[in-house]
Amino acid sequence: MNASRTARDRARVELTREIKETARRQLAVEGAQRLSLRAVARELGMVSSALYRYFPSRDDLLTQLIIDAYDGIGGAAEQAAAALPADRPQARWHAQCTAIRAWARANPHEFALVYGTPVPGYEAPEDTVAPASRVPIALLGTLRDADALGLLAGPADELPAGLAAQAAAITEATGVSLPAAVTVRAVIAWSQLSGMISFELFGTFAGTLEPADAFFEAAVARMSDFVGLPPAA
Amino acid sequence: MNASRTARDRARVELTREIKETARRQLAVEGAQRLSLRAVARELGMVSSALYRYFPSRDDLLTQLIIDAYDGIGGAAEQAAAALPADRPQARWHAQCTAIRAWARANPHEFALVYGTPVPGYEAPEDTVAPASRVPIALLGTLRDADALGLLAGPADELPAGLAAQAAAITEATGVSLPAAVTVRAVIAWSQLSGMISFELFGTFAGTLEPADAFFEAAVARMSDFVGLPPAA
DNA sequence: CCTTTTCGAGAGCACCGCTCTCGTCTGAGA
DNA sequence: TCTCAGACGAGAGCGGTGCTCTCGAAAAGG
Repeated sequence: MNASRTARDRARVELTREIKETARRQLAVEGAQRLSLRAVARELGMVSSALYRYFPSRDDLLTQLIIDAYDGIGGAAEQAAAALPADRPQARWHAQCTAIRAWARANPHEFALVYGTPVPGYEAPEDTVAPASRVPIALLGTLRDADALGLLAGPADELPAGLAAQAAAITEATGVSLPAAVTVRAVIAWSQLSGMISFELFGTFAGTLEPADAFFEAAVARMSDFVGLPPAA
Repeated sequence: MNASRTARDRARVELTREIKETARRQLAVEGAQRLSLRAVARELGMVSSALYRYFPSRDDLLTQLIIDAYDGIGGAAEQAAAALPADRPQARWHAQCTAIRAWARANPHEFALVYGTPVPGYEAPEDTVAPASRVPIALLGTLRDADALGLLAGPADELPAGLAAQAAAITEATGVSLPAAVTVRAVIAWSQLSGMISFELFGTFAGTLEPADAFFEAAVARMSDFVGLPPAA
């Protein structure tokens, strides 16, 4: 029952890993669009058809990279939060947003893979749902911890019934319990964060907000207020 | 000096238009990634090499479609604003945001073309800058008109010098004069809008905020407050 | 009328994802 | 220990892509 019993098994695991790593390197350099199975095979000294013993299609290989990207950016957000105490929620919020942006800037093509235009024929398999949730859960978690400590100024937004129900569904799906109005504002902030990073990475700010550091700092501070966190100590 | 003197000239203009139109139709159906010169040529009953008499490359054809997309979404924002009086800035803001989202939902691939992942080797030519500015200028214009009527509660955000300078540069580039803090908040709202629409179109909300109408309404209202507009009459 | 320019067609190059076949080699059961 | 099914890599090939080059026809302009 060993994880790698025979030589063949070990070789298979090893090669699968190498293929993924080579693909990730090519993705980082060229972008998802130009990621080519043949090029990966060439770099590994094999013929392209041999790759199909390990990944049934290019989309499948891409799915693996998407999962890795979600885990990467989600892990960055989680680590940033864990490095700070729960009673400093504003600092946590700031650290998370900064870590997410830093990860995106360090891995722009991976960011584009998960938050940019989806690949045309591609449909997200079930396996991507959990990794994809890590970032929003991390953000919501910071707010929940702040709320538990009485550090969250809950906004008094009136929500229509439908939206309140959707917020409750999010609470259920994420397991992070928050007032509906806070959940909605948190999702707004999350999409703001993603939009801002997209603008920065995809060149929408070209010629105006470059570098975007000061703008990003300001936006994070505003969003921190927006979701009801207390000002920085 | 007539615009179309000879038969050849007329045919050229006509064919150029037809190629663009066919390409736009394919883009709408298949997405930019799958837009194929050969397929366009096939649909027009010509051979692929003949297209190169009209567009030097696929990227050039794509650039034309990008400009059209910018004009389409920018025009939608402008028309929505023009349909309402300047003394109802909140209604204008709401109408603009709604029009932008509606356009994006009606033309998802075009939206992805301009606000999604950029094409790898692609570099935005100068001709795209002006059309690309129409949306932010329309949004800023609503705030400027409100400000001129004394209807804007200017936020008292403290901005670092560098960011204030960038905001001033935006004012200069767009020709829309606003306090720096408002400009910054407007750009935050703009990126929020784009991020939210991306989430909706690209499937990030799948299974939670679908349909996103109520959420969108709430977000637009929050952003309206955020940029300093008075509540709806 | 004759020359220059423009145009469409066709062949071709290098690439792509993917499929199929065919020897080879491995490893598990008899 | 031997055998045979299954896993494997190589290779050829299919249909597709963007793009280049050449060639003959047609139009425009002198």
